[in-house]
Amino acid sequence: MSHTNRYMFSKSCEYAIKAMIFVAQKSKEHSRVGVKEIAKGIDSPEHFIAKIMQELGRKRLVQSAKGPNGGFYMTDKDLNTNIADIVKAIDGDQLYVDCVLGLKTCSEKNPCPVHHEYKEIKRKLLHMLEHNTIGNFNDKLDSGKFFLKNL
Amino acid sequence: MSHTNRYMFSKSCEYAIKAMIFVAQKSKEHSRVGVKEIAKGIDSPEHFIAKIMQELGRKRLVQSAKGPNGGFYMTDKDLNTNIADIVKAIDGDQLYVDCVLGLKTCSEKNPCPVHHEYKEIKRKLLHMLEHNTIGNFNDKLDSGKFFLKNL
DNA sequence: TTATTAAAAGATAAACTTGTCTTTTATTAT
DNA sequence: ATAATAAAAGACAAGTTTATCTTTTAATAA
Repeated sequence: MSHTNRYMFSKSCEYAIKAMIFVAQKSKEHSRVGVKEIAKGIDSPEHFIAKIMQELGRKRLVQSAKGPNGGFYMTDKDLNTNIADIVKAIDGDQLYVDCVLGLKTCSEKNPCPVHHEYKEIKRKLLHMLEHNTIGNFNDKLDSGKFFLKNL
Repeated sequence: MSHTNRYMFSKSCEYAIKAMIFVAQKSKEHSRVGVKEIAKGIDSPEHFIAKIMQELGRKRLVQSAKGPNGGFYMTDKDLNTNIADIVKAIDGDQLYVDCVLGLKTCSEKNPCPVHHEYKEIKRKLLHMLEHNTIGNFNDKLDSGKFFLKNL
């Protein structure tokens, strides 16, 4: 046993968030980004991030174009996407909606022992995720004070 | 695609927390609980919770005795175990220690774009998990205002 | 129209988590 | 001592997530 490797988001979701930020950065200069470039840029397996980008495309969080000079890009509207949207698209929203103990019956009327306290955490987590948009990150990263890659 | 099934804790961890609470309840009456009873009580697969109880036993979060009248039980000291301890034993502490984007290099000096805000969430989450001990739950459940089982 | 480019889609495999079943070990009661 | 009980340990199988590779579709440029 002894797994010890549980993070807040799935690997797919981590990649998705990083990729969205990466594409946003490139979109500023009106250039499209291919999966190879994304994979290099965020340090992810190439074919795996390709699948994730497909999913994000289907869910309309990112735009794509085939053929020469094709690739992924974002419109100004896409920059309003927040992290909660991305998480919802990839991991679902159980994290900040459902019972932390996985109880289907847990509710205000029928609370599990941590229900009320976890409700507060969920609220703050959701607020944090919603309040950070992909557009915000552009500014943050541009400032040079924030980083994205595993060096 | 479309998995959408990511919770805060792993299934193993959810079971572990519920089982710990369940054993604590029974330990009050100085009775030991077998895996069958635990499995029924918390609505989990029998052989799977057996494995988890073994791990919790190895990590000394719960006591066990073999043979007739054997089973799992808790000492008064064990009742001071908090949820963070259980999560740490089963899922590890990445959730409230590491970078939410999985960046190994993320730190105060080299922060990812959500580092500072997530730090706050982590702090609150950890506080919540540490401040809820198994002993507390006894009282909560006894009050009849809180529930544990999927009905 | 044809060749080239790049995403979309599909198929497959490795790794990990979850779940089941069997055997072994230790303890208690007779 | 022996039988019965229950956890510990081990082996295995199903399900899910992560990762890789190949084929198809769509778009552009020549």
